[in-house]
Amino acid sequence: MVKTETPESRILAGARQEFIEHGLGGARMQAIADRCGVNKALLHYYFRSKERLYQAVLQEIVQTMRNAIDEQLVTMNPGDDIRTLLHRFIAVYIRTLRSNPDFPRFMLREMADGGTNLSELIESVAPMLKNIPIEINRRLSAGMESGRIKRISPLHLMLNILGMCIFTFIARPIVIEINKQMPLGIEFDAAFFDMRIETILDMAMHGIAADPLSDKG
Amino acid sequence: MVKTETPESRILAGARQEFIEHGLGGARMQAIADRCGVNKALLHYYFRSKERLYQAVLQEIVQTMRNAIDEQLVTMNPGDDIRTLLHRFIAVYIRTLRSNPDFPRFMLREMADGGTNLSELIESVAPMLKNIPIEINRRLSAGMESGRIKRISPLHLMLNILGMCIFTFIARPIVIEINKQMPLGIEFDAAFFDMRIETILDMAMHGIAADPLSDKG
DNA sequence: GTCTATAAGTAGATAGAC
DNA sequence: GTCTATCTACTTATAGAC
Repeated sequence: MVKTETPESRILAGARQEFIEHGLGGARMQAIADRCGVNKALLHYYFRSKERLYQAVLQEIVQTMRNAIDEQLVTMNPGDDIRTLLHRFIAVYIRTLRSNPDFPRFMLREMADGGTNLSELIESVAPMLKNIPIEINRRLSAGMESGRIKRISPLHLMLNILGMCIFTFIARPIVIEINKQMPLGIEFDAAFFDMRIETILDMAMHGIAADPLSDKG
Repeated sequence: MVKTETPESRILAGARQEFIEHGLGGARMQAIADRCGVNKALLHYYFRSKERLYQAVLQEIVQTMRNAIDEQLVTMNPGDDIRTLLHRFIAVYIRTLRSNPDFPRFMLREMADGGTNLSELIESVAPMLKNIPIEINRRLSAGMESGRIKRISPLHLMLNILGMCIFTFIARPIVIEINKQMPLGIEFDAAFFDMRIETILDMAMHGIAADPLSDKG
């Protein structure tokens, strides 16, 4: 297919940007039309209404996210140990979100709006939220039996790991704002995200290891 | 003061709810009026415009947050060790956000909207974002010198700790949604938040301790 | 201070020419 | 398929009675 610049695709691209920046309620059909240099009436010709256009954008993002996850998950091996599993889990999260920066913003907005479409978004990342944690929990249980892993609530562990991963992207505008108020020289480049993966993995592994340390310090 | 139910306060309360649920753009003046059982025109009588009403709500929330933080910070002692400092930092975050659940939602929405008022919100939590991290960094540096604490980027450590704390509240609607799709029996009660503080502190402490462990496993 | 009625403006959506 | 012009509904804001 040589003709990738169909009116539909241009409209979808413009709509995605507008919806990201202003949300469903705040987005303006006129603004979307202006972004892609077409007439406002054409938006209604291709997509019946604003609501349907939003749904189309959402579907596209969900599909992209799902594909990215599936692509990463084939590298999972049932025989992997807990460290390898956690490393993959964290890397999938960081890399996928990094490649799809629209996704966190849509999630944020949907959550702030009360999450009418939240259910659909969650289903799109369900493989990450279910299959992998199940595998991780299996290793955790085995490790707890043998005493090499401390007793820890899987829910809290998941909240901790997901929090460290996702907050990386949520904090982006905050960190940029802080950088303005007191410069720290922070760059959101490849090295930063690789370091993020290593740091999170390291903290998670030490957090679950059975306790050979003194707690006083 | 016996009369706490002034029209202003009732309008502010109703407006806060409406703005939380629908954001500045999505909120409706009529809906705010209905919430507090007053006439729509009265909103403009007390607060000149929708924009000013929103600013008033934001100011109120920022002030509440600032007071809550200041109240907690007086318990900080310059002589405290790193563990005590981290514990206070985490506890302040969890407890303050728990007592002010409106704050995370406003933060979420402001971030999603690109953060026009983000600067103001960040300034309101500046004491937590500056003073305490400075103290923590001082202890970290000392610990690294003596070899009891591993070399770790303070930025990444802060992202990890803040992520674990804040994600607790961000994930709330997600966890509730997941609980519907596959019941896990999760309750956001006092015990849960206390456990959260302990888990996060434990993971942070083990994450920064110098490495006496084998990484294989 | 609080209400009713209405003005002024803007949004999404459509009709119809080309 | 793409445009211009317009309709209808809704929203903020105000004027003015009480």
